[in-house]
Order: sequence, then C-alpha cells, then structure tokens
Amino acid sequence: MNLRELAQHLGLSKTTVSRALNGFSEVNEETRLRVQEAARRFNYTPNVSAKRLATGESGAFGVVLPGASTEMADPVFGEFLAGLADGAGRCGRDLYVNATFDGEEAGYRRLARAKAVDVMILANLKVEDLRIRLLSHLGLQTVTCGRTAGSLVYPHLDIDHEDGVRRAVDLLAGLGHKAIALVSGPADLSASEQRMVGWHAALGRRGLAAEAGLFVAGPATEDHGYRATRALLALPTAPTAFLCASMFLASGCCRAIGDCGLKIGRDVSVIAHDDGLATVRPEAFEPALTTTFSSIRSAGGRVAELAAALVGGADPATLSEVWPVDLIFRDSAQAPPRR
Amino acid sequence: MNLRELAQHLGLSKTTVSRALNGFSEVNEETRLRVQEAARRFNYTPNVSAKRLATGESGAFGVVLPGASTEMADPVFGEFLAGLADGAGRCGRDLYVNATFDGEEAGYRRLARAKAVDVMILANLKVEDLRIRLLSHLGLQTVTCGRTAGSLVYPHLDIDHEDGVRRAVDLLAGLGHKAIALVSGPADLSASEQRMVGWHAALGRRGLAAEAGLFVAGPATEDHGYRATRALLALPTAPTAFLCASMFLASGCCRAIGDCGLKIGRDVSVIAHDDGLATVRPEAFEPALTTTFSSIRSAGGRVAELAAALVGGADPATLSEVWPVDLIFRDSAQAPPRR
DNA sequence: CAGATCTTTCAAACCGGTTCGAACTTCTTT
DNA sequence: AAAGAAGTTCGAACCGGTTTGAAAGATCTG
Repeated sequence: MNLRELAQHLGLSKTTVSRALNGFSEVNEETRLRVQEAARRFNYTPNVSAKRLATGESGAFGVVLPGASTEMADPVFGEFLAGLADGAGRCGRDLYVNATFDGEEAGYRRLARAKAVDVMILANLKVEDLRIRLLSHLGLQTVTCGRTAGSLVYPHLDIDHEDGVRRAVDLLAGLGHKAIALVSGPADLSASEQRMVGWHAALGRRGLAAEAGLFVAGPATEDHGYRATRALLALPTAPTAFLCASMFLASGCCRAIGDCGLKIGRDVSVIAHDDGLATVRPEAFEPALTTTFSSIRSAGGRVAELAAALVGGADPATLSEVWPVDLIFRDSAQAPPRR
Repeated sequence: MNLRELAQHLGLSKTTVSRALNGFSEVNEETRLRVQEAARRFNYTPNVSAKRLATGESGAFGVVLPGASTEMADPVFGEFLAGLADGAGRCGRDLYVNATFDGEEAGYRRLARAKAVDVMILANLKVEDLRIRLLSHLGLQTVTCGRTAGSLVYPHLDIDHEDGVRRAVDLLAGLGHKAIALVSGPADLSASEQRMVGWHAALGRRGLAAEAGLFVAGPATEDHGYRATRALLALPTAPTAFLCASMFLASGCCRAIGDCGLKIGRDVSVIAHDDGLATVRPEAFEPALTTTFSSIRSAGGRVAELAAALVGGADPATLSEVWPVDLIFRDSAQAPPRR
C-alpha cells in the first residue's frame, strides 16, 4: 500500500493525504481523521527511500567503525552504540553503521557524498582529533561524545572526567593516602588527558606530588590493568591507592593486587570509573568497588537526541552538555595501613 | 554533482551515463572510459536514496536491538556486530541498526513496511524463535547467526557448539575426569541447548553420568560464572572439571575456584569457549585457559556475505554453513588429582 | 450583493536515480 | 541495393514520496 493507492481509495489527492499524515494545518480535521484511520487500517507506512529522496533528509545518523581496529571489541563502545540506537529510535531515526575496509576517512567521504546520513556521530575523541575538521570540511554535521581542547565549536556531550578524578583523589587523600596512582586508558584519547589533568590538579591542591611514574596509560583492558598494577606495586614508592579509568582496568588491577598477596581495602585502595556495563558490576568485586559512575548508555541516548535537535535546526552552539559524574562509595576505598 | 549535471557536462543522456557507470554491456567502451574518468574527476557518487527508490533495494541489512534488554551490553554481540558491519562494508552495503523502544516485534514490522532493509539479520537465536516465523510472514528475507531445531529452512551460519563441547569432554575424560560440569549461558538460547546436548551425548558415550546437578544455565556474566561455580564446588560430588560457555563465565569460574583455595590445573580443570574478544584473552589467565575457539567477528562478516548473496538471488537453500570449532590446548586442563 | 478573505483541495513539478522501448548508425547478409 | 542484425544512444516513464501555486468553495466585509 503506497500513498497513491491510499489516496485513490479515499477519493483524495496524494497531496492532501500526505499533508493529513504529516500534521499540516490546512487540512480539514474531519478529513485528517478519515485519512489517519485509513492509514492505520491499511497498515500504511511511507517508503523511507522515497521520503528521503523527496525531503533531502536521510533520517539516519551515521557511525563509522574503524575497520581494522578493535574499537568494537570494546564493550564500552558497544554500550554507547546501544544507547545511540535507542535514542535514535525514540527520535524516529535510524543508525547507519559503516565499517570501513579502506580507512576511516574514506568511510566518511563516502557517507557524505552519498548523502546517506544527516549527522555523523563521533566517539572516543582523540586529543587532536582530525575527524572533526574533516567532517566540517565535508559539510557533514557532527555530534560528538567527548570533546577536545581545540578551538572548534561543535555539539557534544561529555562527562566531567576531570572532576570525577578530582573527587576520587580528594576522597583518597582525605582518607590519608599520599601515593595515588592513575591507571588510565590510551594516552591519545581526550578523556585520558582530561583525567590526567584532573589527577595532577587535585594532587597539587592537596600538596601531594603527581609523580610521573604513578601515571600509566595503555589499552583499557584487563590485561593491561594487571600489568600496569604489577609494575606500580614493584616500585620503591609503591602507591597505596589506584585510580582505574575503566572497569576492565580495575579487574586487572584487582587481580594483580591479589597476586601480590595484598588485600583491597586493607592494604591498598581502588577506585574505578564505571560506565554502567551490566557485565562488570562494581558490586561483584570483592570487596565491592568504589566508583565514579556515569552511564555510557544514557550518554549515547542523549547524543542521539542532540543530533535530532541539530537536524531540526537548533542552534549548534546550544547543543553541548557536560555531565557530572557520581562518586559512589563502596568498600574498596579505605584508609591506608599505618606504617 | 548529480547524474543529470554529469550527463549534461559530457553531452550524453542520463541513461547512457547511468549504464556506463553500472557496467552495462551496451555502452561503447570509449564512452564508458570517458564517463568513468569524468565521474572520478567530479567526485560523483550516486545519491543512495534515489538509487534505492529506483531499484527497490535498500542496500542495507537490518539489525534490531531489543530495547530494554542488555543484549548490547554483551560484548560478544558487539563483536558480532562489528564483524557484520565490516562484512557489509566489503559487500558495499550498510548496516541499519534499529533499537526499539516499543518492542522488538514492532521494530521488525516497521522496517518491513518501510522497506528500509533488504535482509534482516538475527542473532542469539532462541530454542523456539518466534522471530523467524514473524519475518517470513512479513516477507522479509532473513539470515541468522545460529539455528533452531524447527523445520523452517533459512540461510544461517552457526558454529558446531555440540561438537565443540564433545571434544572438550573427550579431552577431559581422556585425562581421567569423571565429574565434568557445564556452566552454560541462558537456557532459552539455542546455542545453550546444543551445548547441553553435546555434553549429554559425549558423557554418555564415555559411560559417564550427566548428572542434572552438574549443568547450570544463566546469564553469560562473570558474576553468574562465579556463583554457579561456588555452588557446584559446594556439592557433595563436586566436579573436577568445568566447561564454561563463555570467557566471562570462565572469569567468574576461575575466581570462584581461587576463592575456594583450589588451583586450576592442579585441583580442577577448566575449558572455556572463546569467541575471540580482544578484551578477554585466554592467555591472560593464570594458568592460560584451554579453549574451544571460533571468532564471532569472522562469523559476523560471513553472515553479511551470505546476506549479500541472498539479495543477489542465490538459492537460500545453499546459503547455510556450520563452522567447526577449534580446540586449543593450554594449561588449564590437566589430569585430576589422585585421590 | 459584489468583492475580499479564508479554508480546503488538487494537479503538476520535483527529488535523482534506473529502465523500457524506440531510433539512429553501422555492419552483414542475400 | 534492400533487408536484417548488431551496436549505441536517447527520450520518457517510473519509483513513492513532498511541495509549490492555482483553484474551487465557504465565509466575511462594506
């Protein structure tokens, strides 16, 4: 059942039917009801391709997965994607996922030229993220999850990594810890940099030294968390507290601590950042982990809403948000052992 | 730059240009080269919406994420999706991800009516999966990752769960284990059922009892793996070997074993199924885990290829594959302790 | 009651491709 | 030389919506 058939059936023109269904004001209310009723009865749904061609809007948001990389293996990204798809659905849009075999840039160019998406979504922003400039150059509207220090203005949603770390450091310092390590994610990620800045600043305010050796960057995996923690514990000035940028790093961190014969809470303290994944819950740790929390899924949903607003013509300058991070106290953060 | 402009520029008709670019035979070779050259020079890419409207094909494969559920939190599904997007890209298609706020079925209906996708992709098949029937009823072509026991024929790719478990049991039984537990994923999943069947059969062939108490189903999480293993170890007839259906279950299983003061390899053996996620590698376990292995990412890629073949008109009956599973021996499987 | 205004509807053009059927060349065949 | 076949190219229709501009009918104004 298409528009012409529906119109024919009703004895109306395509124009009127289209307008009735799209909520235009110049349609008689009685006619509108009759049309809506018929559309429901015949199970009519506009053909998306036709609608897109006519309106010039694609009705979809684009995400490019870097082909060779393991970004998708990252469950945090997966969860973000789920939130995104969810939010897009609520806004009546869909998600166009394009995995590129020929390089990420080629993917963006293709999507732009083919007018396949209305807005590109970018996540895992780098400190210097070339993609933003590329997309603005290609004339593709963009919304990002995360932000960079650069001067470009673009709609984004980010969480306050810096403040999250600050509060975690404050808590640990307040408990008496002097040597607080930061086990972070990839160094080229903007979020990692923000965390490092927050760590430096918070330690500085407390009059504690942010020793370079107490900061470790690397992939956000269990494996790297384990190795980084082993290395840190082997230092002459081994830290008494660990800040982990992700739950996976925290898993490895906790395993390393256990393997060194230490007990979390009693000998060392751990605070992790929790993105709210259902598979690695802080309560499942022994002892339960103190965390800074912000749901990456909700963030994805909100990013979709921002993208929809952008398409709707909202002023890009008003479409940026930085969410606060919750600090949730559990048993893994305690006063350091007396020496 | 659109087709009409390009044609005008070349002094040709839209028809000829379209045909030249799409490889039709009735175009003069010289003309074709001229057209291709111009298309490259002007950076021409056909508008996807227009192409879709004209051809009736959407050029995209659909995936519906069940909205409320935590399926996406599942990194295995994320990895599958990455493979899918990757394979789709290689076939020149895209992935349409639709997260439904109003129920999974509504999502399928919408996609079908709007002709938004050429093929639906289904994963995580249930033992009795109503979606297959629904989609065939909606007239949507479908390719699944996994298979059900039902009589319906549909293109699918699956791995040989049954044989994987059989081989793992054979290895353990050969080492001398008598009580081999199966820590499985959700009971309503077809894969879980296949594993259970394989477990039963393999034990039976070895003359060992498949005691009901030694089979535990539940969510494929670290948490559940831990609890299931604790419960199993508390049995009067505690198993000496554990088969885990996922690496997450295995993580929890190993933690539980350690917490009970046992040592993997010496006191109990563990074999897990590894989907090849970069974040939880069997080598990172202590000791390294013996696994049955099959890359879920590759599977996703292949599913996309099958879907492309289906659109291309291949006979659906020829588009099914069951992949064998590798058994990779590492240190977590050893002979049981003498009593 | 004529003329202006508002409401409601419609035919036709448009979005940017694909494809059918016809037409025009050029080359064989008889 | 006429007829037939093959090779190229083109105009026009089509896919299924949206949107413009005009028109018909109803209501209001002076």
